[in-house]
Amino acid sequence: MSKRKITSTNNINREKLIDFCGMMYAIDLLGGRWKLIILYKLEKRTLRFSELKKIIPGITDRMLTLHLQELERDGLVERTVYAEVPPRVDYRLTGSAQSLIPIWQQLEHWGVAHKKSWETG
Amino acid sequence: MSKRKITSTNNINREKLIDFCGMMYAIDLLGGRWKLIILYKLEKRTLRFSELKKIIPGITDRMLTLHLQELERDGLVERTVYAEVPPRVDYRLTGSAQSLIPIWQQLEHWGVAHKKSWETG
DNA sequence: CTCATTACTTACATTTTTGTGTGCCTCTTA
DNA sequence: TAAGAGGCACACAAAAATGTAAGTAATGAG
Repeated sequence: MSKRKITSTNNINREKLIDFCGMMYAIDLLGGRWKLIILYKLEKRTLRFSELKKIIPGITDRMLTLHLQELERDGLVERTVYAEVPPRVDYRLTGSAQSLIPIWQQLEHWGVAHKKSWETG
Repeated sequence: MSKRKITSTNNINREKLIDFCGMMYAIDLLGGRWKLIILYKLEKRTLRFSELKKIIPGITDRMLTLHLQELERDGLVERTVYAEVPPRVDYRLTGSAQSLIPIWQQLEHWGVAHKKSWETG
């Protein structure tokens, strides 16, 4: 995450696909290991960093930080910093991310159904 | 692709998320660099390997092979081999993949809209 | 004065994905 | 006799994502 060599074939391919294809753009924003879970946890309410950490089992500080930064950069979450000590920062979905909610719900539904039918043959 | 160390933390996290979360399962199936474009190209009709290669700019033999293999393994495409020389193989969407079509169309729609609104501020 | 708290950052290591180049097989056509 | 077509496989290289461990700042509690 976060270190991309802009001249690599890999990155050039990525950009071309993102460019001509809204799907790929969307998947690119949502495809990180923890991104959808973060968004999903924020679906109901604003949460602070430490709350997200608690309710997402297995995530580390670094991964949470990186993914939140990208989500913010990409316009999916909003970050609010309070001038307190110790620091307090909270995160909420943007309007754009909220309009994604029905889509990821369908994805969830499809995923569960596909997995079940696939596992049972 | 295709070589995973099953004892790595990375893979353990992946499996946990996939397991309890249909969204993550879905994203895991669709997240490869070329997967959604392949599926998208197959939306209208069956295509053979060489046709896919022609209409997906920039993809290499190896990437096309790998992604098609995974899509087949995951129940999203069906492969048919004809006993001819030179060989002929074609690919089509499974029923399960077809039920995904409306979802990726929404994703496409959201992606285009989000990109536009994000780029123009 | 020491320690805990919170939201990070930094350097580094490991794992995973993607890309490059070559080779193979069986027949057909030139 | 040679070249080509189609759909791969293989070994290797590079890039990207993820994980680990440690450290930082400001302040208030004890």
